Amino acid sequence: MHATVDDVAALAGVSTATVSRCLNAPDRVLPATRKKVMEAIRTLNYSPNFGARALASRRTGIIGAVVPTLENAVFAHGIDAFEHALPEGKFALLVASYGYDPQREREQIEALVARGADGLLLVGFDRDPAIYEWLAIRKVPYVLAWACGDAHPYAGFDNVAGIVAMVRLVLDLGHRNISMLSGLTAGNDRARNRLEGARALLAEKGLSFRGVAEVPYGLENGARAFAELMADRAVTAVVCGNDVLAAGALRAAHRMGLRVPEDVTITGFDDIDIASITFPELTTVRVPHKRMGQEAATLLQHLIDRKSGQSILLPTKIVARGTHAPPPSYKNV
Amino acid sequence: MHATVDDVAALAGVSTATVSRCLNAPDRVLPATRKKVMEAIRTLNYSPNFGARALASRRTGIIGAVVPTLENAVFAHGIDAFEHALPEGKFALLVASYGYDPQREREQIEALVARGADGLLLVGFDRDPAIYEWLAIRKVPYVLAWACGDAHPYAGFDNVAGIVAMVRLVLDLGHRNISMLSGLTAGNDRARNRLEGARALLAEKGLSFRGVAEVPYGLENGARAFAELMADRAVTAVVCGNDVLAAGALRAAHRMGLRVPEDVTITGFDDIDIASITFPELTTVRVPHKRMGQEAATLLQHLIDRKSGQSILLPTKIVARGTHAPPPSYKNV
DNA sequence: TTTCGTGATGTAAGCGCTTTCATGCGATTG
DNA sequence: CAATCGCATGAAAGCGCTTACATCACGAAA
Repeated sequence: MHATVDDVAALAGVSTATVSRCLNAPDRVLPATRKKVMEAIRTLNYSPNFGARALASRRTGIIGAVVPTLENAVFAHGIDAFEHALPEGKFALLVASYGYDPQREREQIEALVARGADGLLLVGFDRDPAIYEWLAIRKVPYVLAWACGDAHPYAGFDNVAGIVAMVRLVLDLGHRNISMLSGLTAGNDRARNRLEGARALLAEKGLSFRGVAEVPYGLENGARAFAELMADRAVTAVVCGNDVLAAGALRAAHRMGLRVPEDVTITGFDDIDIASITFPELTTVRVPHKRMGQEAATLLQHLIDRKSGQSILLPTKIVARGTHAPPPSYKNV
Repeated sequence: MHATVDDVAALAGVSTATVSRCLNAPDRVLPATRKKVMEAIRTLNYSPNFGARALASRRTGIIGAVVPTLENAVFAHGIDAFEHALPEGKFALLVASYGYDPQREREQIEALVARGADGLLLVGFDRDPAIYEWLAIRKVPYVLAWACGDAHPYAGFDNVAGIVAMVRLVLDLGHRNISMLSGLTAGNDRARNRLEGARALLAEKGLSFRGVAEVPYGLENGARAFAELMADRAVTAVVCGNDVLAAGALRAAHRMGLRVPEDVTITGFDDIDIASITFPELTTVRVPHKRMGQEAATLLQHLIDRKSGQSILLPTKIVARGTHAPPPSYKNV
């Protein structure tokens, strides 16, 4: 049905090997020959068969990315940057999501590898060791993102450091009755590190959270949990595990007639778009999603090509906008 | 390096054909035989080679999606829904984005097809006819989304109807000095239909826009353009081509000291998350992104399997929230 | 002049799977 | 009881490409 190498070879008057070389290593072919071949390719409207190429070369040029969900802008942006950083034409991106379900993540990883992924981009470190072993056996290189650690190659940032900086800011403002609105921590090291990092810093100061809520990702969940957390009238600051939760909290605060930041301080994490749309704009922790996607792409390519590469730790940064202030004086004990 | 069909066949004491059947059409094999084979597969930790399978079966089980950008939540959500609706294990999703650059879109389409995509999900109708021809020659099925039309199979909605409903609402409120803040319309039928649809309705009423701004996607762009549009003091309503632009406009309004909706009405389009985070919450046009992703997946599978399928038109709906009101009385002429 | 070396090109052997067609066997039918 | 059919299975031919190895021509070195 379609032109094959043989057709091209015949038309160009060369062997199939030469045609193949023209496509994969043009400099190993005399310019004159190459020109003939390229012409034949064009007139036949030839394009190589993917399966055959993959079979023969043991490479697909496909990279898999397995993220919790694309609904979270954090991952959507990271993936977007990752894709842009992949050398055009050389690689394509297979995307799969698992809705924060570890079992499904495993299936997705296996599915992508079964589909011939040359390498994988994964989120965070937390997963069944069996998966890492399996990946090792199959010799599939991978890069972890949105976290850091030394057990595996990664391009990410330190969630603990990020939240610690934020909690320190809140403490420095004078808050002592702080609650945390965290994402679900089960099987999610990012959320867990943020929660535990904050908790550890408080402990260090001889303090602890007034309350802790752990809820699934989502605006409404954040709003609901915030309302519950604020049932404790002593609370003057709510540190949130991500911006969406914080935006939800902010909305709830408005509806409850609480002024932000006069009555209550609310902080986020990630600095996605919505952080600068809320009113007031959200004080949050900036994560270099874009840069991270790029670095992850670079690292993964190194791993695929040269089988080695340096992990990279990116810095996070406090973005102080409008949702933080000292605790209201009327709450001074 | 890895177990192959031959190994499995040998261990199970059957032929390779039987092994293949066990994997691809289990009911064409006696249960007893099947059990033996499955056991062999498990003990050998066998998994079929992707390239070989693709080569022999002329199918990859890979579906390609080519979207303008994943940074736009609209597409991220749609893709997410699309992916979820793909039968697990049977298909995987190859994602590519082109940053609204038609040339790059073409390349991405070709790249995905070259990578063996069995089908494609594309956004909108606007593209070089040569691309459609090329797709037809290659017999690659595709579904267009986020728009509708009868030239091609689609799962989408009517951008004109959506904007018309919104403009009608604004007119009904009494506004006569309306401006439009549109996304770039070049090579983007969604943006163009929204702009032209609105323009046509106004024309029908013997009116026209006070001003029209056409800017790239982005919060800041929306804010800047809004400020320019509002330099015309007569304007009482700004209809935006999408929610991000509207959110930017809203922010600009705050900064300019304009009250929304008392001083100016601002409307969006898409109803993405940010629409309900702004203050006040955005009046916008709801688009069934999730449902659309699902329907697109279903349709594309039909196209791939049975080579036929029905396009589907989904309804849009006005979501009246807090950014619309009658024009301020002090502007009555 | 002869001998190598070098680099371009050709030859042909797979890569691992799917699928068509043939085979054989037990059950059904007249 | 012979003829026929249905079904599970096997044999083997590719699918279209890459690549190790062989070959050949030509110029440099001896």
